[in-house]
Amino acid sequence: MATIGDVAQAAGVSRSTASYALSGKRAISADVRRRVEDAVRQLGYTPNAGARALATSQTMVIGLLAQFLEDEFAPAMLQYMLGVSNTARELGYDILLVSDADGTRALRRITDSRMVDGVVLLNVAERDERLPILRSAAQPGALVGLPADCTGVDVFDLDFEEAGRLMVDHLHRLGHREMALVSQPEHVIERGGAYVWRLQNAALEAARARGITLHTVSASSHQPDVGQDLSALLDTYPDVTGLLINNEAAAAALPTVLHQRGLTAPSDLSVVGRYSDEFARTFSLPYSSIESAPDRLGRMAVRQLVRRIEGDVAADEPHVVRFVTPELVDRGSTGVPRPA
Amino acid sequence: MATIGDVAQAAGVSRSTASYALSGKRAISADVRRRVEDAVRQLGYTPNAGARALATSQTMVIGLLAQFLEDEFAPAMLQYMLGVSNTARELGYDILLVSDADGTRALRRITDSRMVDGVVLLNVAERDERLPILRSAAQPGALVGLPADCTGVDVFDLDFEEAGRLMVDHLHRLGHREMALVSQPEHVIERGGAYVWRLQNAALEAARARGITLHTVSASSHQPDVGQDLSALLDTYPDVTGLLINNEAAAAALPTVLHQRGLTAPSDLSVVGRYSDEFARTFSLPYSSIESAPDRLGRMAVRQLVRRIEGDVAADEPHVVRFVTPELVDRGSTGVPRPA
DNA sequence: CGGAAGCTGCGAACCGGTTCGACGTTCCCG
DNA sequence: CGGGAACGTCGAACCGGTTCGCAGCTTCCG
Repeated sequence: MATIGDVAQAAGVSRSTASYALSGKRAISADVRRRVEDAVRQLGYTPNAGARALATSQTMVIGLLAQFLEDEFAPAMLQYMLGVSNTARELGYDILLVSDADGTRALRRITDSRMVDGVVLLNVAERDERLPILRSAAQPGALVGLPADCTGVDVFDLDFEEAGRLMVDHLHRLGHREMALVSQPEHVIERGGAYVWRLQNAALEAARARGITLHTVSASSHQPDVGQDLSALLDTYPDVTGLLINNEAAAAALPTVLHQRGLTAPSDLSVVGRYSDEFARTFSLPYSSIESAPDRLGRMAVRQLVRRIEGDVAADEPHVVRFVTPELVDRGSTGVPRPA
Repeated sequence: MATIGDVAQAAGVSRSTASYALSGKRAISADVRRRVEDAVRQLGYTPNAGARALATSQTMVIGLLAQFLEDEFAPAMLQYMLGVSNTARELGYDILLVSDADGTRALRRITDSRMVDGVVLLNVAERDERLPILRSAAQPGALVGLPADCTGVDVFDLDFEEAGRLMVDHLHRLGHREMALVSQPEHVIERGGAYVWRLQNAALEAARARGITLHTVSASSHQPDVGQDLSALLDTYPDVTGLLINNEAAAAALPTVLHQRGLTAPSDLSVVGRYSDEFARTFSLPYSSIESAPDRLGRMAVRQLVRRIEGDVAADEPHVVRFVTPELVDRGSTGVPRPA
């Protein structure tokens, strides 16, 4: 493999001159520059990433911490990963994918060893164990998901409160007076999935303000349990005319459940979910939904992270906490409630 | 950040001694070793990955090339990625995730710059453009998927021929005499998804040998087209009693289609798919299927790749082409055919 | 015509590890 | 008691880049 020394030799200049000719950080005569570039082409020279990282303390790699937890719905996570990965490449960065179950140790490893210039954390919990480590790291970090303490990191998330209100308002406006919200499993909430109760509390609040009934249940994130949970819900609350789904697995399982019971949306039941359009297409979900915008969130996180890495933002510039405003994508699964 | 020089100083030894004490590559007195280890702990020393890579020409990183193509079913790909990622970590390697649309340039970039010690290619096509580049790279490569030319790389794939035969045999044994095989979109086949016709040809051959009828159709990999394709299939071949599905999107869409037509498996129609158990659970697919074993394939690929990286296998040891024997997971969606 | 300024290019140092050869001790054995 | 081997440690070189300071050569101006 050719080194910059080989290039310099072929071009008849010193190593430093070759380096400057390629980086453009100093004035170089047109003649020399051409000779260096020719040598590069001829030798097929590519800089050694390790050597460059050592010299510049920049790896041009971003760490992506994605936890695939037992009760997590994996395909939903993939959307975020791709948003992050694609944006990173556009900005010249590669992605070090960390899917370790033990995110804390992995995070420490990649930051301490300086394998990465910055880190994106997905699936951030209310009190995420990875956060203290990230704060003590030398590299900046961006989160997708809202933790209790946002100091020292840039945070991006969907506005789940607004999402909850939007769901309730939408059905209320159509005339629904009794609905049910399907949340994630208890376990996800206990682990710190704050977005679950952020949406739920706002939805309950909106329901109360409008004087309508909102039942809340949490459903499993696995088959076949989630199907049974949904069935049980419909048995328990037979008067419910509107279903709000904040659980990807439940959304994916719902078509079958409705089918089995001979129900159709929206004539028998109005349904609103919370997932991305991409997700809806992949799972052929015919329900209107709050767009969760994973690609956009991933993109925002990387953009801001790279700004910090490259020092485009003053070190003391306050960290941002930015919420994406939810939008309802109408897929025709909501309508006026069935007559009582 | 502490360097090995700091550690050496704190322990009162030279840099080289500190290095040997930590690597164990030379005998070191117990006293010195203890002092070095104490210093490491006290200073929180972690070796700099770039420096180590430069010195050892080993990065302990494996490149993972995953193409998310337009007409590819993303969740299926995720399974392979996780199999690769988890196995790599177990063996001490990190994963550089490359999801560039232009896999060839990306592959050249990460190999030439020596960011990775080896590469795993997913979703390998019949004549994969990335292969020539991989062969000319200094690092070894492992593939998941069977290309036309396997020289210079280790190859792992499901035995799709056997899978095709297994599907046909299974239904034949139950008494089915007319079936249909749903394949990937034409486009995927043209692009070189050889596994599609590997399965199809073997299935046709088996059908011919047993004197039964097998219709073949290719279906879209997107909603809502795939649903229509499936419907059209059932209209065109009303006497079909068995359905073989070699298309993840079609499998995911089938429950809804059957429901809409008021059909139930296996009483109206026997169905056999080809996807992983994990996939079946995620999408709540109730159909028996040929296990595609993505985690196992990813694991095998990484294992072999690491063996080559670490020189456990002689450089001239022939490359392997290994097929996983397909197994049918019974989910009760097949039975005797309905009366004509 | 002399000196300052502006271009270009070079040499050396540095980033933070690993590894080879050499050196001084200690120990064992003849 | 002397010599060689084994052991433990050190210094220096090296991996392949980047960057700083400096020097030679022009050019320009007074």
